[in-house]
Amino acid sequence: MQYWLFKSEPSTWSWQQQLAKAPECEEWDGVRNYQARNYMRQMKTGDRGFFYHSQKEKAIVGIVEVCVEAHPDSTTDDPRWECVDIRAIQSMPDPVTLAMCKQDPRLKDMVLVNNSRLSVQPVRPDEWKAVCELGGCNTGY
DNA sequence: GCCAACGTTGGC
DNA sequence: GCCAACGTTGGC
Repeated sequence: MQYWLFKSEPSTWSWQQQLAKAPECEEWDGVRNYQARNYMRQMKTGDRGFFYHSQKEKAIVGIVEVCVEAHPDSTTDDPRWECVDIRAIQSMPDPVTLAMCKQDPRLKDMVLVNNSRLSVQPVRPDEWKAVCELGGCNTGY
């Protein structure tokens, strides 16, 4: 199983909206970046991901699960763009802020810390564990 | 609100 | 195929 990170502007699509949909799946659509798309193509059903709020909050606020693997993005006719479907699993008891990630030596290689613009990112198992610990979430891995 | 980083576009 | 110009994103 692989771990990922999904980034969203809360004003566009928030964790609260994702959570309200659970346990239903929701398309993670609108991605128009090749790198992010390629990561989504690698995703398998059951993979886990962090849900990150960019802009004002800058924090990992929840955990999601991939429930439908890559398929055409319904928000465009352009065949280049694909997306996966994800569902909310649980909220982070204590949201893990970007500042906390930057401060933790275990997370110094995290993509979020080094390339904040990539909207879909891989997360290493050790990074996943460290973030879960920071977030007070022991069932996330 | 500013600016740095990054990706994309288009002229050559 | 290179690179300058431009647009977008997101942290500060």
